[in-house]
Amino acid sequence: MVNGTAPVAEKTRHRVLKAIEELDYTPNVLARGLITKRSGGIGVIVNDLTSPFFGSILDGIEAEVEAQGMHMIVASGHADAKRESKAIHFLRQRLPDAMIIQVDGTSDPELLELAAHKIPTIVFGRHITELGERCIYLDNEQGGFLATQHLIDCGHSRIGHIAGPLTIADSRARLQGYRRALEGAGTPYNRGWVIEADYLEAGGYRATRHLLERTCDLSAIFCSNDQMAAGALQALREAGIRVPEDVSIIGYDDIPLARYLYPSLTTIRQPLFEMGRAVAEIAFKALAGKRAEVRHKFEPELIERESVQCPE
Amino acid sequence: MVNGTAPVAEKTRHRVLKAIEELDYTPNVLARGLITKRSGGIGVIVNDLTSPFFGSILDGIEAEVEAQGMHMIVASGHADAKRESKAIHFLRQRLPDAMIIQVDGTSDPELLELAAHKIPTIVFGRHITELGERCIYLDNEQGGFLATQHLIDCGHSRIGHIAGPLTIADSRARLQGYRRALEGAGTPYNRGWVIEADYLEAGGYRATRHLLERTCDLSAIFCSNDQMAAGALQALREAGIRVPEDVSIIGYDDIPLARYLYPSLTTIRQPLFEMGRAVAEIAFKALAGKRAEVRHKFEPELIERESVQCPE
DNA sequence: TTGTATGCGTTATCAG
DNA sequence: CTGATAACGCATACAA
Repeated sequence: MVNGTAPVAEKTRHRVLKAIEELDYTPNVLARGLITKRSGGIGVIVNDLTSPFFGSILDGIEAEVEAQGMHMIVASGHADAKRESKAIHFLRQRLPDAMIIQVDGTSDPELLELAAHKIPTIVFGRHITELGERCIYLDNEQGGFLATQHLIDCGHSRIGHIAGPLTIADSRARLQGYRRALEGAGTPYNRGWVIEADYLEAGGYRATRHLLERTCDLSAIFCSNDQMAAGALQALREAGIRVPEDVSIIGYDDIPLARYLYPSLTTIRQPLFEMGRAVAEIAFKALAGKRAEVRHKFEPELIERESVQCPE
Repeated sequence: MVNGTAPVAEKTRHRVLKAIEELDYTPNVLARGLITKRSGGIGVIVNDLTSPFFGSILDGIEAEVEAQGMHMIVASGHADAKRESKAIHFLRQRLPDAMIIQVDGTSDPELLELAAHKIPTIVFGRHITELGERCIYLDNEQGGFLATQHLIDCGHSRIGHIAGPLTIADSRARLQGYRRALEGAGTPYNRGWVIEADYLEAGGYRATRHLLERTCDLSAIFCSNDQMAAGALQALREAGIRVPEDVSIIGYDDIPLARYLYPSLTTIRQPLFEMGRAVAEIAFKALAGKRAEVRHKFEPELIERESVQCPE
């Protein structure tokens, strides 16, 4: 009756409502969930809660979830298979109405199996054909290509790349896009121009210093995210190398701070917030047994600022 | 028996374990929670999941929680009384083993009432005397003082302040520290030197422009967080004002990106990660009925980098 | 040592 | 339209 299941007479209705008020009674979610197999929350798992990258995504998801009067419970998986698995099971046990999961250590088949259960499961940041509309992702290969091609269009040819951890699919895709652009321009892939780092500022800083030791003829560097680009900027500054006069830098993500770096960072924008909203919308529609009318594949976009210019 | 409650014969033990394996049986947390009033999770609520500030805190909490083999479920309250209350109740309903809450819209008495229930509740970022050891906080007034005093020690006297939203206690405390330092130096408080913003980069940028329109004789600005300082740096740069030669800037928080700004940001460090760890430790000890041997009041610390120098 | 009954707080079902 | 009762999946206490 509290949930409008049964039709009630006005009189009894009032009596009950009054009693509820007096005892400030709160329905026990656990007991209720035992029957309905529902908890009224959306489970969300992402690699890490700290970075501005996932921050924007969570923001988008939260906006939509809150608009629906629901809540999200989030956990982090740290791109590690074991931790992801624990986090996923922890969340599943709480019977969320739907799950949104962004992981890197978990394989496609495992994800497929998860999605096969009753709880609607949406995958963020991966394209799994069998999942159809239940995933949302961005073309990172194209993003890497876009970034590198922009440098090429500006007249650069000796272009380095600071990659993210190559255990992460996004990192590999961006690297792949970098190679495609380079090869399209007739520049063979040069191993010495590429270095792997960790998506953190300090990592980008160290990687840049290593790159500088290895070779000093680079005229541009494509960093696989903005945080590493911030580190690169700093390393170049300390080395007395001017950006963008001597070396151009391009980042990836367009985090809020990107435009406040010096020089302001040219970068590849991913519509993280919008993607967060969209994935939540898919979840809610799936919950209602409907298909969501949203985009599933998003396109990266070049944001031109001041850290790139023609060589010389 | 699964939880080691009863002594069992080896034989049956094996039989059960095998069955568990075969049916890949997972205990139903809800049914179990119905009895034990426990869920194996730590509920965490913070203002917002996006900012690097709360990111560091969550990182610290997570480190400790994970070390204990538990999980955390986090929700955000956005410094808004209504949203905070909803988030808190949402989490409480799930019967977390303990709760860590950082809020701004909720009053001390309300918090006290929450803490009076069975679920151990620890308050982050506020000093509530009645809660005793159940809270952990930092002296923001002292931090504001430290920042301003550093500028004064460098020889500045015309010092502006970009405050955070004054609805937030931390913002008010930092402003208070600013006033104390100024008055200690014999400089009367000047309303025109202070402006309220929103803790975001863009807000700091706009605030700085307003400040510049109002008066052009400021030789230093104390920003209530690093993100606003980043905006200030950009606004000054665009106005052709050199930092630190013409105007000194000091921030607050020491977010990871602070040292990668240009010029690298002098700021007030708060041991956010350590505080996160500590608050989680208090929670676990409270769970075990013990007191935690940790610090409850943390001290802000000046981090000198390049954005401050003597005037002239 | 093992099996069995009872209760946790709901929702759902089925007579009344 | 109402009231009583079973069932959800587990822990606990007690009897076998």
